[in-house]
Amino acid sequence: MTKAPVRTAGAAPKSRDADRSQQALLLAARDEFARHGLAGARVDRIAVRAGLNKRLIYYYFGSKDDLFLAVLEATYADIRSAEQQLHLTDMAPAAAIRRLVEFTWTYYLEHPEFITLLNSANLHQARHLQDSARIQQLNSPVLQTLGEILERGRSQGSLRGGVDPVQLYISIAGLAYFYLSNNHTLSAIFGRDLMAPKARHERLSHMCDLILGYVLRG
Amino acid sequence: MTKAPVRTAGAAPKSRDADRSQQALLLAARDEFARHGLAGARVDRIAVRAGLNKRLIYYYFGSKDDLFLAVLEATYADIRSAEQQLHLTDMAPAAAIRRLVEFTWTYYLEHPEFITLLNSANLHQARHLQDSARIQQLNSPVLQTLGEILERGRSQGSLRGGVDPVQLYISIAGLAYFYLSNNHTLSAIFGRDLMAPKARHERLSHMCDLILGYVLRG
DNA sequence: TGTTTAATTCACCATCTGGTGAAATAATGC
DNA sequence: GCATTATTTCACCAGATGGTGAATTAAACA
Repeated sequence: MTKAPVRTAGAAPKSRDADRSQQALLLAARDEFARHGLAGARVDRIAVRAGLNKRLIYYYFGSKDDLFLAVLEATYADIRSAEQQLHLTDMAPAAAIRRLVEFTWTYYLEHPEFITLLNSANLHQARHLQDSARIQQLNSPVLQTLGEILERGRSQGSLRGGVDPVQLYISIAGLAYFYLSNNHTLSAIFGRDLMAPKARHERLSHMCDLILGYVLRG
Repeated sequence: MTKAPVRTAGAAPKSRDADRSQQALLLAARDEFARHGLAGARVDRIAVRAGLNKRLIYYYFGSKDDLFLAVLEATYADIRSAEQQLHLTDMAPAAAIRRLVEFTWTYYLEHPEFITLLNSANLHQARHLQDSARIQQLNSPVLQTLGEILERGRSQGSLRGGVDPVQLYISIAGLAYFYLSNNHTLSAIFGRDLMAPKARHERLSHMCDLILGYVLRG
């Protein structure tokens, strides 16, 4: 009717922005990989969901595998960034550890894609990560913090000594991760909805009891 | 030279046995699914590895998905069977729980396929299990045993009260499972080989400390 | 405004993939 | 030994899949 564009009816001029496109692809890819795993993910679906041409995936990332690595790196960067806002150093040792347990639980709960992406990476023996220089740098800073907390607690007598920060970190992560990652099979086998609000609260409570009961000096 | 068979040189008469064929397919499928996940698994590879014709998969199991379910069922049956040989009821409460931790760790360690298969099942939200009547029956008998142990320990004063057997079971499993399932990413990030013999012993030791420190009456 | 460059679209493909109909062959029962 | 049935082989396919060369268009630059 009016001064319509020359191209096909309704099609906007479509501005160009490399960063925006890459980000859109990364986001769509994260979702697709999280939902279907690496092998189950479809490159075409990622492009469609990002609203972009499939060719751009290869233009920006190189291959499906490289895209997966980019997603992994971004995912790790996200959780590291969240961890750093915890300021555990400012807190009393026991409180800091409780806080870490709560954070871990909440983060996994709010980021289910984190879990499935890690599972995919591990299914492929993390071969994507070994090449990545970016990941090596992300060597969880929270780990050093945890070490300091344990040492501080030990020296002031509130926490037991001889606790390996790596083991403790893995335990805290594992207690939350396994429950959420295997929620479906566990719920099916126990005939009990583990994601019901009440069940979730009980889980967090149990995790705190377990971890604190261990680190606190008898 | 001598009385060779009529068919192509070197080919044996090839006896027929439905059970043997099914078992061979199941075994090859377990390996393939464990290695590559559900989507990454290749039906053709399964047939080749079983030394059988691909058509038999569809003849005996119906579809790739149905084969996956059959593998899952067999896998669960295996671990349940192993659990039942533990005889935890005969032991003192604390010893029984330690034994359960050790068993869980050792079983996952010796059956890495169990972990990746469960991960695949959960990626697909365990939709395979929901239909399966066979799985529902396998509702871990060890869970009831664990409940009895906890109650016995509580009444005789050696264990603390108020422990939910389901939470505890999930925690024990999670502590072992996560370490082994995510071994690759964890090792890469911590720059530390978590599968080295020493590291494995330390893990089991840590798990026992954690769980027993919790259940034992302070 | 014209030109160069970066971002995007388009058409296309070789290969793979789960799945199948029908024929062939071994075992089983008579 | 013959017929029936269960097991296995064979040839084949439609649709999907990751990936690519070349043309096109918008932005940046001169």
